[in-house]
Amino acid sequence: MSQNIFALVDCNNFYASCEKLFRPDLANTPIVVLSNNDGCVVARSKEAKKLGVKMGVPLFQVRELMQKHGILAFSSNYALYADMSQRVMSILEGLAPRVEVYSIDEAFLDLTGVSHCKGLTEFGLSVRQTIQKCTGITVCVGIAPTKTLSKLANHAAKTWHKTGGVVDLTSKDRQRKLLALLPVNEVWGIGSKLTKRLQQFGIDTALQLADADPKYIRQHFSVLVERTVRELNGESCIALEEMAPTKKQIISSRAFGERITDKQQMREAISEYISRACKKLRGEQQQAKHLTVFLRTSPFSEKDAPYSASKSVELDRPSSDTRIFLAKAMQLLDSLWVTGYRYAKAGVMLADFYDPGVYQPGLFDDPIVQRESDQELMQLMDKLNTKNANTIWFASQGAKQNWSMKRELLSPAYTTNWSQLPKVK
DNA sequence: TCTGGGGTCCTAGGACCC
DNA sequence: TCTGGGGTCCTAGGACCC
Repeated sequence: MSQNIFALVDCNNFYASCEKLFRPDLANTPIVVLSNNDGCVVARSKEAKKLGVKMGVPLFQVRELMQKHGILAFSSNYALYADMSQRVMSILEGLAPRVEVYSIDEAFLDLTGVSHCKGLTEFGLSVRQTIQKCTGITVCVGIAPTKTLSKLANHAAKTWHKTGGVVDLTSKDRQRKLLALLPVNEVWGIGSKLTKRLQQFGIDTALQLADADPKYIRQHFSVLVERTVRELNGESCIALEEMAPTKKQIISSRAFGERITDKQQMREAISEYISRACKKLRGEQQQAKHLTVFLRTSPFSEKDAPYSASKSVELDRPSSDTRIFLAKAMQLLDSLWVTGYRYAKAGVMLADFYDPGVYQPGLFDDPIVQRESDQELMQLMDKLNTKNANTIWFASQGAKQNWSMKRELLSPAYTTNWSQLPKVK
C-alpha cells in the first residue's frame, strides 16, 4: 500500500496581506483587520503581532496600543479576500493532482506519488514561489502523512523562519521531535476545553497525546480525540475531500451596528437575513423545509437584562421562495419579540435540505404545483442582485437600515469593482 | 418484599474549526 | 460606549416502542 502524503498550504496573515497588496506604502506598517461591525481583531500583520495585538480582542481594548504604535485598522473586505482566495486556489489546482479547499486561506493537497518526480521540500518551495509571484501572497507549506500532522508541519513552517516556509514531516523522527516541542492545544481538533481536560490526565504536549492509548482516549474523551491520536501517529483517518459536500444548513445573522429596540427595525433586519439566506439556498440549487429565527441581547452587557430566544417552524414542503420564508419568519418574530430589551443580534437558519423536485408529499397533502413564474421571479432577483448588490429588495427589508453593521474603515474593492481599481500614478 | 431491558429516533447543547 | 459569522459533528438524554 502506498503511503499517503498531504500538504497543507496556508496563506500568511491572509486578510492583512490582502489589504497590503494594493497599499505598497504600508509594506512595513503594522495593520489589523476587524470583524463585522468593526468589533474585534480577526487578522494581524506580522508587525502588529510583534507589537502584542492578540487575535480576537475587542477593538476598544487595544485602541491605546494601536494609537501608541501607529497600528492601522481596516474593516473586513470580504469581496477582496474571496477574490484573492480564488486566485490562490486556482493556482494550487494547477500545481497538484488533487486539492481540497479547506477554508478561505488554506487548502490540503494530495501529494501521494509526487515524491516520485520531485523532492517534497522542493515541491513545497515551488508552490510557495509560484503563489508569491502570481498573487503577491506568501504561503507556508506543511507536508506529512496525515492531515493532522500536515497542520502541525505548517505551524512549524510559520513559526521557524529558517525552514524557508516549508516543512517536510514525513520522517517519524522529525514528527516526534516536533510533537515534543508543541503544547497539546496546537493540535488540530484540540480546543481550549479539551486541553484543560487532557491536562488533568497528565497530557500537556502533542507527543504525550500521540503516545496515549487510543482505546483509553476513546473511553475518556470521544471518537474524535481517538482519531486525532491515530492521525498523530501517522495513521491517516481523515481523507482528502475534493468535492465540497452539500451544505446542511445556511445561517444568516449579524450583530447590529446599534442596538435595536423597535420592532419595525427588527422586522427589517430579519427580512434582510431571510433574503440573503434564501439567495444562498438558491445558489446551492437546494430547497429547505426548516426555518429557525433567533434574537438576543448582548451577552457581554452587565446592565442590560439578558434575553435570548429562538423558534423554528417546518414548512409544508421544501421551498426556496423568499416570500414564503419571509411570511413564516414574521410569524416567528411575532412570538419571539418582547418589547423592552435592547437587542444586539439576530439571525435566521435554514435547514433540512432537499434537491428540487425530490420531496415526496404526504398522501393528504396538496399536490405540489411548481409555478414557473415564481421560480423566474426569484431567478431574476438573484441575477439583478448578483450583478449589483441591492438592486431590488422586498419592502420589508427597509430602505434605510440604520441597524446595519458598521464598516467605517473599509478599503476599496480593488479587484472586483471596475470603479475601484487601484490607480498607478 | 420484589417493579425489565433494549432498541430507535429526535433534539438541544457542547465542542471544535477558520 | 464598544466583544464576528458561518459552519460541522458528536453526545447525552428524553420520548416512545415492544
